[in-house]
Amino acid sequence: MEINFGYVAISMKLKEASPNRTVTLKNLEKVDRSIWYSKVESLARQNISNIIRILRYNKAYGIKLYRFTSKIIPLATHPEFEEWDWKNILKIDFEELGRVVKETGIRVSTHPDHFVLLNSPKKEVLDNSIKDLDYHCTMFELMGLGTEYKIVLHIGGMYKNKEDSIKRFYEGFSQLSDRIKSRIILENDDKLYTMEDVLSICRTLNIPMVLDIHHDICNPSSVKVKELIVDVFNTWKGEIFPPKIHLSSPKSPKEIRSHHDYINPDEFVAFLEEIIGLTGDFDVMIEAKMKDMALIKLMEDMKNYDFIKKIGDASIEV
DNA sequence: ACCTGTCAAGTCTGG
DNA sequence: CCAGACTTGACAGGT
Repeated sequence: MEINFGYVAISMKLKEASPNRTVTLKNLEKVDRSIWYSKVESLARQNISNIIRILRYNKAYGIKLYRFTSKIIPLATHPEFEEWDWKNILKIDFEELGRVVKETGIRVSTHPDHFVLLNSPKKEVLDNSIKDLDYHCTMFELMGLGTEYKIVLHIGGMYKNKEDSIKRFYEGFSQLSDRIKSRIILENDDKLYTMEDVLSICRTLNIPMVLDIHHDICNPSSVKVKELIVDVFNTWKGEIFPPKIHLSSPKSPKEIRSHHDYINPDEFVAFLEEIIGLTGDFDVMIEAKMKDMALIKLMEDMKNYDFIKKIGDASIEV
């Protein structure tokens, strides 16, 4: 069984390579309006070219997964920038980025921020969420990447009634265009919607589920991971890429929900021991403050466990 | 060179 | 009902 690893957004090894450079409206308001567009355009270009550097670096280090930041284009979905035609202005840049994605063979994804909520009772929040999803989807399309490149979402808020909120999630989802629907995959969260909840929704909608094993510890399902992992991975049937899980460790016993700088190898190995023999290949997205450094350290730490057959730069065989 | 406050967003809690 | 916490990284401005 082969497992490939990746990390989120920022490389701690590469210097001057932020994929996240931004500007706020408050600061733009201090300068003349005539330079607003050139300012955000310049930052977006820097972000895209830094992402290209990151992808090439990932390839060189054998890192096969990478999550884009949601802030590639500053203020892309801000009402003040509705007139700004970033799709055409940055077309060439995204085409180049897409070529590098294909050339490096890295499985890229996005994870919209926590204000993207398909089950909000507020129409405005839903409308803004759809705009944000359109932005993410459009970037993939400009890169020329097929629907196997996914957008990971949570179910959303609870709003005092889980049943109603899940119903509203279905309603929100049904309002999405097919091009967006075909990229959405869902993840269990650390407070509200458990592995079981999300699995049930994914089965109903016939879309893949990302299992976050740390979230399942914070917000446990009534059934153990071992009992459901096969069903979770079955939601990926027919997909081009293998199932994906998220891996992180708690910052401390008191701050269990916060991410640690690194990954606790004991916890991950315990998970592997539980599911060994039940699944085929899968991918692991590491969510740790030290990003790629955490990944590299985990690979190093894994060398102390005998049952792992082979350890690569960012992959293992069990 | 470092530190603090601000920004952007929506939900939820506590008073 | 409203203020603050939560989350995350970048950045502005002050020391």
